[in-house]
Amino acid sequence: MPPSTASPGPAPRSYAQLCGIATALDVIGDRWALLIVRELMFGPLRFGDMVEGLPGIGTNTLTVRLKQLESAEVVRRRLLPAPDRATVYELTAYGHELEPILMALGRWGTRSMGRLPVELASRSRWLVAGMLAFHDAEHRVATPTTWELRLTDGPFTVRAEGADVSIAAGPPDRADHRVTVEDGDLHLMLTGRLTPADAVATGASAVSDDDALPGLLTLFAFPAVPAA
Amino acid sequence: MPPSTASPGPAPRSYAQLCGIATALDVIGDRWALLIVRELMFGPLRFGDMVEGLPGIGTNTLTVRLKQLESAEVVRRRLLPAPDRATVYELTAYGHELEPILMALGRWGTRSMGRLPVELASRSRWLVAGMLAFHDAEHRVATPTTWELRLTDGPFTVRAEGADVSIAAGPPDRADHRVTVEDGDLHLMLTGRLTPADAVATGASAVSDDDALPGLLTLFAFPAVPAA
DNA sequence: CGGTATCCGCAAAGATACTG
DNA sequence: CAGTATCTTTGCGGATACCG
Repeated sequence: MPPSTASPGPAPRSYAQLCGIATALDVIGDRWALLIVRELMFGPLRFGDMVEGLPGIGTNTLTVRLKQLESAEVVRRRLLPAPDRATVYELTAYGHELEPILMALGRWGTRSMGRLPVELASRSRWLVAGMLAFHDAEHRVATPTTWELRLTDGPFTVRAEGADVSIAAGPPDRADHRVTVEDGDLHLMLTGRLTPADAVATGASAVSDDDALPGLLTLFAFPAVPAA
Repeated sequence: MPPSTASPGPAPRSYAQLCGIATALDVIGDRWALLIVRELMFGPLRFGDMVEGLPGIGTNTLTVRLKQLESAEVVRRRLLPAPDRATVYELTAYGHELEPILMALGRWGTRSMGRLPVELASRSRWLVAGMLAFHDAEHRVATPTTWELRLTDGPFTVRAEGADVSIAAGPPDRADHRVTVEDGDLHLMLTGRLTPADAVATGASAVSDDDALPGLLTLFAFPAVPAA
């Protein structure tokens, strides 16, 4: 038995390599860590919301991960101001810098989705992350446009300006268009397996105007889904 | 993306989420998996070389990971042809698509390297990965140029053409310049803490000609290292 | 040498009950 | 609601033994 290093507790497991990739994995390589970042991508969340968005995580594990990410300055814990007085978690600037990496990982992983087990959890936030990942950089809107997108788990704000698209959780202050649709039907439309016209005709989607849904869909270029 | 192997035994742990990011993490989220991809980035390796490049991994863990990555079509196992008859592991096309993600992760993680423990392992391949990650996209070479870069663990081939830089393990067939230097001294030069002139003057680096080292260094733009 | 298999010990993660 | 405490289970690292 080696001379017991009388330090406070065991050192957290590290690859201990002089390498940026290994260091990154020391920070966000543990199970659930990157999914926590994904959850926070569209805005601050409370502990309970995160449990909701990370099916299968134990509350103890979430507590530990949040502490680690906080001490690595990826996540910040903040107390909401006046009436709510709730505590929320949000990404720091450093944490936000993971977003393009997450989007690229999501595009890469999409091609392995055929292997997934049959029973899959689904959340509106994940679909929205996919939309950002497959946003069509070639497509430009003539004038800045805002959509209120009401999905299964709640409203999102989609804003297009030039070739840029941003999405945030919650409704916009003012929207040019509004679209209401279940996650699954939106996914069908994004992947070309359901036309906007059919979605509206069958009542799968409710829209504020006829341009709302086609205009929204043209912002994104999802890969074709191979026939099952 | 092969036909899902409906094998017996307990299903491997999966996030089971309808989300590209979670799916990606199902594939490359386990401990050591992305570092295996990093190791293979510069060419095929044998089992023993990988153990060498992944200090701390257990051989059993490496065996399991390689099998998982192989069945996910990230890594391919191949038998070397004629005289060697050794088996090597290499990235598939799908695996190679992780490289830009790895590079971005490496840049991101570099800023957390201050937190690392004192005793750090170091390998030439990791330094070379950092060079690729911080390759200066603004810099263009007038004519295609090849360097033989002899580092601590062996020779690498650096090739610049236009604004592109590629690096592979092993010596080039024909080199315009040759640089011999220990990893640590090259890192000092890349981060602006040692001048090429000093390195050559002190014998820390041996070069084929006076343009070799300056020309090589201008290809890369490492972030400044804050004074310790 | 290039793996694979097995056993052991520890640390991380899952499940769940409980508390401020 | 926001965690903490406790218990169980799984995964990983280390050593070693074995096989082509």
